[in-house]
Amino acid sequence: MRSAEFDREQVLRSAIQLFASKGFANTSMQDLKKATGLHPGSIYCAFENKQGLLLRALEQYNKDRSEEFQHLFQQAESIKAGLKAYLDKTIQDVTSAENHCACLSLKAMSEMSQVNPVVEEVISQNIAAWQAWFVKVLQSAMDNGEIVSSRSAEQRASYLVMGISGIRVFAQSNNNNSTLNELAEQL
Amino acid sequence: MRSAEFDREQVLRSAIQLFASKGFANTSMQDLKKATGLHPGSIYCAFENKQGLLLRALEQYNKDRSEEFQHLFQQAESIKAGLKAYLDKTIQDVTSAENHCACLSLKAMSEMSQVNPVVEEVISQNIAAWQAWFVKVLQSAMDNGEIVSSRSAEQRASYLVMGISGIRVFAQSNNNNSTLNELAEQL
DNA sequence: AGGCTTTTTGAATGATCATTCAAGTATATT
DNA sequence: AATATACTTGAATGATCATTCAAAAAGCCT
Repeated sequence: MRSAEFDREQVLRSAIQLFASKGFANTSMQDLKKATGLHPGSIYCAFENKQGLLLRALEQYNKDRSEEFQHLFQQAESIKAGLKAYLDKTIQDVTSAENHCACLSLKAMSEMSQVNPVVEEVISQNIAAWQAWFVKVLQSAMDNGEIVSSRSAEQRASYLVMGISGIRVFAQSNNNNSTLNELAEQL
Repeated sequence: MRSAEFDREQVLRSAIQLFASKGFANTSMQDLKKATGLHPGSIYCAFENKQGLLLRALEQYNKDRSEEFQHLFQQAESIKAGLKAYLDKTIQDVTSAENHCACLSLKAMSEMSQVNPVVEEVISQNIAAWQAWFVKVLQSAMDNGEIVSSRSAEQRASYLVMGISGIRVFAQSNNNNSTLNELAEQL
């Protein structure tokens, strides 16, 4: 048996970058070949087809974001500080001139909603997982009294997910650093 | 001179529906032919090309939304009541089972950002206009004392646009009526 | 070392796409 | 009524797309 020559994570991260910036439909196999270095046949051998590659990319993306999330909150001095760091990172993500980095989950959801139920379902689960990370940290902050609120951790987490999604969308049309910071502050 | 046989607004509204639900790239000229009743040649005669049709559709969409906005606030008893009615309408929009109506501006922005600067610029202007409508009503509410706030009308309008965008995105993955209503409430 | 299995290669395939075009047709103006 | 002008028709065009495939190459196991 022969083993694959390429680094799977590296290929997936190239695909993530491409899909997140150009979208799924606007990314051709030629683009993917150029970005990953894999010939079309290899991509089909490893991921079945273009949609399969997207599904694996979404999986990898969620895994990367999860690790980033845990790391951010582990090294923060408090939950509140962690939340602030998370929002700062998001804004940095969105305003960085070279990158203009979009969230793959949100971008793909916008494209696949009402078009591709299979992918849509996977993304819904990813976003639900994202929200669950917030629930976890919020709940622990409410348990130890750092945060006092009449709303449940679930409610506050929904609001955060909504707000961060809103900021990412908002930044696409109005990429003004101070406005974005005020929005994050207000969240 | 011969005059056009079709109703321009009706054609544009069909295009709006199609572009908003399937996206631009995933909408083929055949889809457009089926939905509008116009043969490809007629579409090219009237709108130059597919992108031209999108630009006109975006124009029409903004006009329609503007009229809807003005009408909603005219018949509301107060600015606050108008805002509440607007949020209710948005949630109804997003949760209605048959329709699942997306906002063309937001959907197209997500698709065109970093891909098509011409269209991107037009959408940015549309969203800025949308925000300006909010500034106007918020400013008048702050002038007559109905709303008291330490933040400017511009800041509050940004926050509304961000929040409504966020709700629309959020609804794509979690279409739960009570959750969405809580989010709107909290805004 | 040899054979089994999988990956890699890259050209070929067929479908679908936006767009064009020439011929036909209807309306407005004179 | 005649003419000019612009719209409609729908097949044709060429490009691009995702996908397939057969041959070649390479790692793994006995």
